[in-house]
Amino acid sequence: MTDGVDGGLSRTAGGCGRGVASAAAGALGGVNLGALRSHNTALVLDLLRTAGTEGISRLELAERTGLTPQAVSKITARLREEGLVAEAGRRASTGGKPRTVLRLVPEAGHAVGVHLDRDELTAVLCDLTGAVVAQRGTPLDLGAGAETVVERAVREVGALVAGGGRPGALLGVGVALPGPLDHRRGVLHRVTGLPEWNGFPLRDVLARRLSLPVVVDKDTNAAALGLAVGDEAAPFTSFAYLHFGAGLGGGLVIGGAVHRGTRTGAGEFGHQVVQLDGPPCGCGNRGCVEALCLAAVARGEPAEAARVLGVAAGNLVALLDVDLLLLGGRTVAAAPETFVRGVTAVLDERARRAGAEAVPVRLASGGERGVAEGAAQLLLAPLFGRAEG
Amino acid sequence: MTDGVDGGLSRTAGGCGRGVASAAAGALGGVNLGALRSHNTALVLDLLRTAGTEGISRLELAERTGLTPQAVSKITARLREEGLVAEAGRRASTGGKPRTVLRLVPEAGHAVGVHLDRDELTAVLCDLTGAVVAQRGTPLDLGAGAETVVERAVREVGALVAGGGRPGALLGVGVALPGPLDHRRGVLHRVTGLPEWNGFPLRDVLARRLSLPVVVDKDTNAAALGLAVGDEAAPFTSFAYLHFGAGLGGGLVIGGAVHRGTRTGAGEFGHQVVQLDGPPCGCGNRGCVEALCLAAVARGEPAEAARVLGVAAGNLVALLDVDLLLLGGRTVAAAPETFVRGVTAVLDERARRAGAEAVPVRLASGGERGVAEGAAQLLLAPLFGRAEG
DNA sequence: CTACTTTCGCAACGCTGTTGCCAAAGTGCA
DNA sequence: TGCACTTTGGCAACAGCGTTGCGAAAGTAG
Repeated sequence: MTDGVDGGLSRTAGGCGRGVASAAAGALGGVNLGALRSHNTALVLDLLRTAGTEGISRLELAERTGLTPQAVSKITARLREEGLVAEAGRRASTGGKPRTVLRLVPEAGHAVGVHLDRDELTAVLCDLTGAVVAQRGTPLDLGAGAETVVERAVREVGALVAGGGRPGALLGVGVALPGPLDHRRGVLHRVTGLPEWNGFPLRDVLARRLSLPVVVDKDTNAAALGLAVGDEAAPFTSFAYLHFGAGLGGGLVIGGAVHRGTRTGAGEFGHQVVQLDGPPCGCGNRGCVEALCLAAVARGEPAEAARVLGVAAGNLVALLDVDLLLLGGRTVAAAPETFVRGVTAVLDERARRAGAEAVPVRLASGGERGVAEGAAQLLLAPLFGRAEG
Repeated sequence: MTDGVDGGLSRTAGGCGRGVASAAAGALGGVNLGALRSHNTALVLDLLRTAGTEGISRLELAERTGLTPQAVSKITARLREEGLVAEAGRRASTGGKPRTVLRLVPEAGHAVGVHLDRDELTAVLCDLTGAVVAQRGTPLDLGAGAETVVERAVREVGALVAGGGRPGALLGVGVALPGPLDHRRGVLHRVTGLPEWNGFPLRDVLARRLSLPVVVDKDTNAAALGLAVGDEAAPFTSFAYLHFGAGLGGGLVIGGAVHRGTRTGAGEFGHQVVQLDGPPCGCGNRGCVEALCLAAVARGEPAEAARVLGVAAGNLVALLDVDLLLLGGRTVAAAPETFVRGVTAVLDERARRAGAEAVPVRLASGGERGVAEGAAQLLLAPLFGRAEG
């Protein structure tokens, strides 16, 4: 019952395994002392992570968390004992004893992130800070059947982990892939165009094969999580990530946490209808943004695609009142300025009419590796109190 | 510093006044023992509120919260001492000592809700359970100038409160009104069409005049909060409320809490663009749902209005993955079946194509008083741990 | 009447963050 | 060089939270 014996990492990892003593059991909401400790510890770890190599002092931690300095001292003392935190020099004095700088020990834990895309597999090994310490990639046909794909994934993850005798704990494996799925149970629905995946319990199968905790999520959600945890969206905590590659999708981050909705369906952006009775889309609807934007790109009119994307993005911003819009994906990367400017123009115009300030639009620099990194964050983020939306 | 001395209600009311000891001070996130107690107390109160007159036993409370029975006993003992909770009979025995049923004491506290609409003012006095115990209404011209409107509101609230010598504490006044505003600071932006309200610090002015805590929010948010707290949305905790009256607006509830966004702008549904380069709307955009739906209604084609509404609602459901759609407002009330069926049809079709289950569509029975009741909940809800989204 | 089940409070406990106090480690000035 | 002052941060005692062990209370079943 007590959770003090097992060393460090597993304690606050509420996302995958057993989680904290009793409070995390379901959405009950009752908070006991164990949960309180986990929460405050996660908060401190998150600030340490955000501080990066620069580090942060105990007193700053106290100010930022609202806890007393003494409470922070106790928490950091525990973390130092567990090897998650180390002292890293001291700041310049301001007339008294200089502050001791603390920093997260990156090697204290690792997580694997796997991106199963339609035509390739990317796997990364990340340390506690989210930095990639090893990477592998291989072509893959997601339609080649579950057994083949699982086999390949197991092999890649194995090779990645075997690479070096790392001291820290291996927290688990995060897997990101397209198509509707249930991230809570880790079961796939019908991955678009690949009916053989329907109902496949990917999480449990992989967890058994790897003997590691596994978390499964949509690719766009993973990408959004990666951006939320990184400093890409700073200083904002609510934003939308729009991914325009072979298709058009989105991920929502609200209050620093990914909003997945009840059925992991949230962020379904590509099939937002912006033209009543418009041209038919592959999904069966008419006038979807994805269809319109793809058509415009195919016609060689990226500016028009950007304008349409801007209209749909404007709808999203108006509906959710987020702070920021991040754009990414291959198609955007092909003409980044066109898309950022085009979307910005629509949003600016709309904000101007409403008498409000426009929401900034930025390019998500993540690149192709971003989804895999975000997948690793599915295991890392819970340590820092960024579990669910 | 200790918060044990002041009796009961003010302690957990984190939404308006000073809030709990230290944890509520900003979005710091550090949780101390006082905050933990408040949280668990609020949780218990919420379950008691939900149980209504039927009541709930200590052991059920323990099961539902995840706390131990003994912890629940301590919490309820405090609440009974403070007069918020009372014993109310006992259940049938299941072979041993029968469970004692507890219930919330409705008269232990009250809150006023004021709905400032464009042409009328509705004010209600609600008890702890949210039930209306007194009501007043008067015609009002929201464009008659700030001083006049404030004066009228003060008089109405005064008359409502003076009505009876109620024993319980008066928690404060919630005010709901249209147009963009900042609910955190209680300052209005430009209420649509009424520029003289621009920048008016309604919350502080009213709080000073009434010597009561005041909370200000958008009318649609208040309505959504009222629905979230009532049993209208049960058993779902994430839903969208679409209000189609003189205009078209929305309120979002995610995980039981109202999602307001960073600038209280979330839920802006009327000006979602669903027809690229469609007919111009008063807001300056083209092809807004509101414009299209209003035009259809004006043409005497409510079914077409329902279809368009359904398309926009489908976008919302796809984007947020909520559990439920609630429809309300005068225009809907004029042809309820047409709208519920029309919207349902669009959602069903879309869900069928996606191979998912359709989100249910219901009529929000709130009626015209719903917004005022929701406004009162702006003060009541924080007691039950339903503060922010 | 006895045995059993179930509810629920009392008392002791472990753990949390908090408070009071003091040592440590600097700066600034005489 | 030495002293006063400022600031950091640990030690110890403390109050308050939920938890555990146990027993009284209040029913049912035979």
